Amino acid sequence: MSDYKKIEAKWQKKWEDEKSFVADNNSTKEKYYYLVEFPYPSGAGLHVGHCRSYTALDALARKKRMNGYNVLFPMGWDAFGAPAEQYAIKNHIHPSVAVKENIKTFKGQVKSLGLSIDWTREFSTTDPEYYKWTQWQFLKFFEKGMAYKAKKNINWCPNCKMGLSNEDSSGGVCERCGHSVEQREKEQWMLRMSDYAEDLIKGLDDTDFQERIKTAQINWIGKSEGAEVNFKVKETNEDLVVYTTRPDTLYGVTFMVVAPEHPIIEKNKNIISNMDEINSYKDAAKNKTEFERTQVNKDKTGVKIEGLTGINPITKKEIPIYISDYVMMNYGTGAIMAVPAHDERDFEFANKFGIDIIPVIEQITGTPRDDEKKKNSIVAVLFDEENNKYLTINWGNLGGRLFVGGTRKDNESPLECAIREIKEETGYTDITYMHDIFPINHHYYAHNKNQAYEIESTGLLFKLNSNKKVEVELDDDEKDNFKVEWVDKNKIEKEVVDELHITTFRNLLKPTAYIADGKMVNSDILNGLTNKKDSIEKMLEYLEENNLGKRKTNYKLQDWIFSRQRFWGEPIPLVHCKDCGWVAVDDKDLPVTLPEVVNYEPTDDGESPLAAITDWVNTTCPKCGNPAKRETDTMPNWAGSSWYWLRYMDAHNDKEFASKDALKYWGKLDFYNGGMEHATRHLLYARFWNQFLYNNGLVPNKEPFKTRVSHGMILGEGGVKMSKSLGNVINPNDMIKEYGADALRCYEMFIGDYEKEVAWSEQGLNGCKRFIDKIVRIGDKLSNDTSYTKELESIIHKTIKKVTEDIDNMKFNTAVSALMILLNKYEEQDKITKKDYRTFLLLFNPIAPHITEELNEKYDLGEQLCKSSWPTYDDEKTIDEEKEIAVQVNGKVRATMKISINEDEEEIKKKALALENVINHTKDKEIIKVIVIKGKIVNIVVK
RNA sequence: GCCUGAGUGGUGGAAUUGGUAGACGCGUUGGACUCAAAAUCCAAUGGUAGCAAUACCGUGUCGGUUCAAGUCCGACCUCAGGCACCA
Repeated sequence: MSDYKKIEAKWQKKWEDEKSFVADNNSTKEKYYYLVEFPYPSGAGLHVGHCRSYTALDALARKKRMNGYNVLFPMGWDAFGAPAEQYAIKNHIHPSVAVKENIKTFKGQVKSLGLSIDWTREFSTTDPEYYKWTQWQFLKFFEKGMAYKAKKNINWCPNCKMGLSNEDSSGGVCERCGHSVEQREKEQWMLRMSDYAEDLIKGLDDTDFQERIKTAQINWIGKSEGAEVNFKVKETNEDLVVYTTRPDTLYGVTFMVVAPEHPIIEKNKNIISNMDEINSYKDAAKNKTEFERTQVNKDKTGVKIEGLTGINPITKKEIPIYISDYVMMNYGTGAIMAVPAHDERDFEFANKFGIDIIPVIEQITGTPRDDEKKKNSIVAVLFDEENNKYLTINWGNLGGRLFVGGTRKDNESPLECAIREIKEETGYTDITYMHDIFPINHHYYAHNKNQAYEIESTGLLFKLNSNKKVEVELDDDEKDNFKVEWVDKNKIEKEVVDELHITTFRNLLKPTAYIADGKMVNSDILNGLTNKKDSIEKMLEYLEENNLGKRKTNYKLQDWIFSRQRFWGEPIPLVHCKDCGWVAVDDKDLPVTLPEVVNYEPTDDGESPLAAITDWVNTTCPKCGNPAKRETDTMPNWAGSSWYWLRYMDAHNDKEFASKDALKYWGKLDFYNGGMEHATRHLLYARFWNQFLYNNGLVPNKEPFKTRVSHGMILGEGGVKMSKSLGNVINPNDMIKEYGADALRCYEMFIGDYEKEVAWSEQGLNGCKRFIDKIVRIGDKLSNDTSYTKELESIIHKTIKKVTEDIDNMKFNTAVSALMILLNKYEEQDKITKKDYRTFLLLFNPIAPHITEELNEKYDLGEQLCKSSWPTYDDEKTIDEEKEIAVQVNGKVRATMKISINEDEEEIKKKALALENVINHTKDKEIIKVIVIKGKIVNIVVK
């Protein structure tokens, strides 16, 4: 509707002219700082997904202003990095030109939404005035020894011709283009982010991030507490240190594994007798990508190192050493002690290579009691392959369905015992032993004997060969006690409830390592302990006392690879001098700007395009003045976004990245919205960067963000992802043209739970336009009254309360719904007052700012809404005098009735029992009790 | 495999934290207005049976706690996201 277009343009201009949303750095009001992650101004333009979070934060910001806060709600552009560069290469435009164009389009689109952004603080990360300070801050890292250059095996995308961080190459494919990633060795600038691992975990306590974001970060940092244990190599007497989180299982170590790259191999190549075999394994491992190597479901491979023998420091036992690629050189010490009984991977490896498995933890079932008698016993499962059934004994009331079980006689092995019991109880004799499982420590109480037992039970699996049977000799009364039955797996899972028997059955079918708590066995000093924590603690103390190892915490978080061999990034402001090494560019010479070049495409050899520009590369050493060369790598695109929220506080300061006063006044970012995909990357980098600045006295807060929220994605109609190839991409511009910005905003807020993904529906959008049309039409009903219409007073107060709370809690969908309900009530009236109408417009203003301002002005209802105060409500007026409540009989609703607020319980009871349909359901029955929950429900219990 | 979430009509989604399940919107059906269409307005709309009053069933599945369960507990299934040979 062109009317709406005109209205929108009018108000957008007015806000700009009147500087309505320019934040004041010198205000005495309380501050509040909202931010949406700044966008890449890509050529594709604005997406309806952008509109969702922009509108949401805009609504919050607008409401907060009406609540009397000094609100900062800025926006800028994250225009460095691969996306902008790829776009530029594709369209054969210089990145800086392309970026300028894209920003213009993008900004126009964003503006048409009518956001209350303070555009005076706008900047792009590609502005030299901005990246001057990115470079300046990088030099602080460099100064403090936090940046270093290292040869790194990096993830290389041959398609983008670019090195990628681990974060950018998860799953073994390039985040950007989907091409699979190769390994390449490169000298790279690194930031010591791993030094901050602990602080990054601890700092989360000072934030209000959603739990899912906190967990994602904690997982990513990957803290694990354990120990380094000094194993010895028998032949050379050197230490082979391993890292383990389970020192409690040390007695169960039956072999060791080192990573293929482990230096012990090269060091001892003269005494290792199978170096050829080992070298070819190493080569094979090297050629595998990180992704292939870290595939979980891959078969275990490895080679035994002939000529080196490990010695367990606790048991002094000699054990073999293997190399295998399931051990990583870059984590822990690159060597592990293997405990196949209690680690899945070691279990798999041991089974494949035929290595001993020694259990040191017994699974416990049942409940331990005092004064237990000890017994050894077996549980035998007999499998009939032909019919896919298992042999069970149905004891009926005496114990339900069980397998064959029994107590071992003196000197009887578990196998002998099992064969005997099967024969005695069921008669089957033609059976073959398959395998057994680790003993289980079971506790039970025999009521008939009035005695508690602790048994060590071995589970054994047999296969039935034929139905050959011997006669079972049973007493008459025994015969009636149980039935021998063949049943299938489903029935067993349902009917076998005895913990020992069902656990045995499951373990027999799927033998695995046992990793949970249990009773320590075969472990000398630990024997008898039943708690993992205690066992670990005891072993740690022992190791430390005897100098055999020490406590150690490890993190998965690696240092941040900070170089890119690309053109379109902030140049790393360092110079390499033959005599002085790496030297920082003087502050006065910042920014180091990008040269004007013709060819900005990346090179095949992986060098930055900058390296070819000799004029730019050749410079003088800032320290000694001799000829020197500039670093030609640039920063990753994460750099510019690692501190940008600080710049908004004082966006055009050319003396500092932001003044101390501004940093202090705006403080922490109160409310930060961004995609879930940035929960572990951008958000960690930004927190790390900020913590570093804080530790060096450059910012006043250690944690930069208070609250972090993520919006759900908007999918195409039908719930599929919007994509160009499917042709279901919705262009917000078209929607604004057709339905108006307010309708689009309203719909995106009404569409569903803000945090969940949701399917787009144009009909839904149309519904919101109808709602707005209705608001306009209802202006005809305006009377000159200046107080609330009496009939509407209660619902207006309720709606103010609801909308206030809902917007504060980001429950925009129910806020809009409450306004729809209120409008429906207005429609039922012949006339509504100016106050009725203005209150409605105020409440709807954060979501639909243009039309509400227009109507407010048209009917001369008062001051501009964005300059007015948020409406208040009277709690007393939100309480109903009369209420309809349900009357249940035995929990089923049989009638409803109206009660007034002060009616007492007896009266309500009486009224309820007199209701016709209640009588129908209570007559001929005894009324046991009547439950009255005031103002809610009556439930009559009858028999 | 582990860690988060989440499963409610034809559909997007509500449900005061244990108290009338399906608010509000969309769609659908019928009606009004109109020469007609659009727009607008009115009515109905979880399923089954019934003219109706009403009854039974119904929030992924199975079980439990409770006067009362979408909501709490236990087991499982499915989907989405994150992590993943990290010792």
